[in-house]
Amino acid sequence: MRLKFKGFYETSYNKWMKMTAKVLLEIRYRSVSLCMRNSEATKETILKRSGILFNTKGYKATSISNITDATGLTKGAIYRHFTNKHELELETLMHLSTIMFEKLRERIREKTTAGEKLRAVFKFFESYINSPPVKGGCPLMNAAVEADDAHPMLRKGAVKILTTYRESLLAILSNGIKHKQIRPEIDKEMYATLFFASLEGAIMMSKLTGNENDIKRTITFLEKQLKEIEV
Amino acid sequence: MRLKFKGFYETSYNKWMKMTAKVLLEIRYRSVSLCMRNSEATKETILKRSGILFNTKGYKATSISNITDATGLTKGAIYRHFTNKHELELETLMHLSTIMFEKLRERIREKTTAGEKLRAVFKFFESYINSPPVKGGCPLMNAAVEADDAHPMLRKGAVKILTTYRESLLAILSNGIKHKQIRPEIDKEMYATLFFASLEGAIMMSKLTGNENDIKRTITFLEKQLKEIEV
DNA sequence: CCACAAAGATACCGATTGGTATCTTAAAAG
DNA sequence: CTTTTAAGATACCAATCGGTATCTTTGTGG
Repeated sequence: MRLKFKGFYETSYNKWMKMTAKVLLEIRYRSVSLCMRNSEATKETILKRSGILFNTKGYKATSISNITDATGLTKGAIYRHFTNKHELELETLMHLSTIMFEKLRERIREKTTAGEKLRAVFKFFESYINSPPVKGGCPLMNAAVEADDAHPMLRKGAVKILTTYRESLLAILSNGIKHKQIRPEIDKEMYATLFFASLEGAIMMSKLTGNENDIKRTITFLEKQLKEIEV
Repeated sequence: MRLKFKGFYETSYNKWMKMTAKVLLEIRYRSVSLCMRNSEATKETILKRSGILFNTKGYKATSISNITDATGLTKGAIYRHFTNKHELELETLMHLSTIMFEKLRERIREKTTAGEKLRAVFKFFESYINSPPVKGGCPLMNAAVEADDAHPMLRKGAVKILTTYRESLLAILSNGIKHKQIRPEIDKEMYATLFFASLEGAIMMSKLTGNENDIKRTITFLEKQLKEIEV
């Protein structure tokens, strides 16, 4: 299991890096020996194409043949990089989330206050509908819904992603309180949950119906709510 | 396509009934001729068992063989009642949602004010985690996430369910305004969306992590929010 | 009691699934 | 150049998929 993605805000980012330090080290050692037919690059393309397929069609609904068609590679090539389909699914989920977190990180880095950062998070979720960062909706929600007891690895990965989201939001709120931008008496956990839950639910609704109404209404509400907890 | 389920609140219930009146009539005519080995009953058991399987394992992940195992019936029996798997999937989704709406209806019928009815809806979603009305989480969310462009029928069914949820919530709010229980100046559509989106997102989170924190926090917030729009 | 028709069981179909053993190719090292 | 070894292609596997044609069973009306 490869865990190299990071949260989208400083505190959780550091925690994440620390948590996966030894895994990253292991990866570095392995990639020192440059491969013959750039192995790392083909693995990247497999993950990229699989990401689109898994996130749009679903994990179970996407076959290895679908991936060979999409990549132009053969089964032999794919099974050299991943021991089985479950591992490919998990690594793809982590890859998708890495992309998501990086794009989110880009958006909030330039913002200076906690309020602005949170508003940027809201806008990021709004972009899911018209110009999605990754095709097929939220990778976390897709994995969470599909991962049952028969897919313990995928489920574990989804939990890790959710934790990272939550901790990143909490970090923004805590930092906002520290810098007198957010009221200190608020229930941070509640707001982190509210923000994430309503955004996830809203993109599910907007994606299903095919219009932006639900996500826009939700963001309108959240922005109003945010104003009330800003000092 | 069989559409016999109803919303959980009066106005939308009536609208629903009117909308599907002719379909219901057709069903009644068909069921007049009593079958030999109670056909309607076996269809009911197929839908019941399929409901559990589709909603826990997923639609694609559940095979006809899984259903024959669960029901004790054979493929011949199943394909006599449903022309293909897609139809079985759609009818099962509608069946699941009918159960959901009926249970919701039971809970809110006894309540007298709009506020109490909405609080009952919140509590209903809370019960998803510890004593779920149907196994496997919210049927709508499961179908919405799995239904892509390759499953247009399932998607259409999911849209219909979402519409029914939304209209039921709107009906409660409208009725609350009419009876001076809810402030008339509120944006009803926004609150209907907010309630449903945050509850759906929260049960996804709570189901994934396996604890009630997220759904409880969300309901705490929604109840506080509800108090602010009650007169 | 018998004939009829619907409900359900059985046996099969081609296609596809995830997975693997084996072979070929290509690039780096000496 | 040759050797070596990892990357990728090929060919195959048993199992399972959704679906169907055909047969048997069962309850009902005449």
